Amino acid sequence: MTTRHTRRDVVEAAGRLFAQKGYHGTSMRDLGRELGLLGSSLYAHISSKEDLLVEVVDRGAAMFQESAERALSTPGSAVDRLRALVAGHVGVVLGHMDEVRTFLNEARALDGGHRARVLAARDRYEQAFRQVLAEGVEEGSFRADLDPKVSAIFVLSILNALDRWYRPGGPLDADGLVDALMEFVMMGIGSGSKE
Amino acid sequence: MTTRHTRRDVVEAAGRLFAQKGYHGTSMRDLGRELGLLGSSLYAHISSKEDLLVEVVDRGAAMFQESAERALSTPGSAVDRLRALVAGHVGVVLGHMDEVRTFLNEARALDGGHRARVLAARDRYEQAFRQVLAEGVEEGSFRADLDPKVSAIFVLSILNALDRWYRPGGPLDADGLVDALMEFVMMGIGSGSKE
DNA sequence: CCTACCGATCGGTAGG
DNA sequence: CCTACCGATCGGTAGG
Repeated sequence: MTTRHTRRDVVEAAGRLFAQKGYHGTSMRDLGRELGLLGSSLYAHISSKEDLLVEVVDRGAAMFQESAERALSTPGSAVDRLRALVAGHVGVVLGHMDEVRTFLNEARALDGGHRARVLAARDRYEQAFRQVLAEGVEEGSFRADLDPKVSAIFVLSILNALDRWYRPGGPLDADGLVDALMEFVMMGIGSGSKE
Repeated sequence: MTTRHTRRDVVEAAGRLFAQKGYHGTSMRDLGRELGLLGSSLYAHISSKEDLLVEVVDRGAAMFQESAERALSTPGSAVDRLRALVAGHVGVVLGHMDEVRTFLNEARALDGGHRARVLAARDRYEQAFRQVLAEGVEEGSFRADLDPKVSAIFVLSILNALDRWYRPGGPLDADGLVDALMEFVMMGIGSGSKE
């Protein structure tokens, strides 16, 4: 029984294709084919291709935002909150890879106003990391000479690259990934023999 | 005196636009406008749009390849070679940002054969990092329980994100950036007070 | 490097 | 959701 599609189906399929081939690399006819209908039929559900991108990207932004809020309200030390941020990020990436990839890579296809909103959302998210890093410095858990701004960027660089290599079902499960990330971020790779 | 353009000019301008708007987001007419001529006139210098992408991407691949080879032949400890890899990477990114961004982000627009070559080039480059990390473990400079494979990915994640945020002329110069990268990678952010 | 095109494909609409 | 389109733009060519 070939059910009819909902607007949600269309947005989801759009996320899949935008993540895979990019916004400009995806035609409305491609998207129709993905759902088993004609490109022109999509306009019964949505009003423009760019609206579709805005919606996918907004979903990605919202997920990271919620994850950060939850992590920031975690009680305990700054290390605990950093772990919560990292675990939350991993959860978002693994659970919604298409929206995440579109959010991270396709914002440049948006017009000025929408693009500015995405950049603002990314800034707020980065701010959460900066805050926790600064707390950890005061607390004594992180190195006193840390630059929270640069360190936040480095941590986020690792997190934002996850979609490029991590595949569920591989040797590393989600918990192992969080552990590996925290270990790397907290201790680095050095043996400490020269300090 | 409006000089005539060379094939190199066209490839360079293509790199600029592909990096900025993506391969599918750049039309041959866009590229012509960038150089002050018509889209159709470009075909006096090149034979197809995809050839242009292949050439830009190959340049990026070659630069990373050369940088890795130079770094691997650096005498001294594995830490010295890691620093050479990082400094070389920073040099490539700062010196050839357009090719780098196109190499990193636009490979998916290539057809199967060309895309496979790019992935192979990235693998070889990652291999250089893995090798140095493994050497450092044996040498005792890096933690004995290190997974060189995962650690190489983490280090490269930070390096490959540089083009997303680093701007020359900012508070951090190239040498300072290399120092910050090495410090983060070697020691992490933890104070070590709990180990 | 321009003029003058070509067929194909694009996002999108009217009407059912 | 399909039929039947629309004008605009796409990558690319012939000929100069």
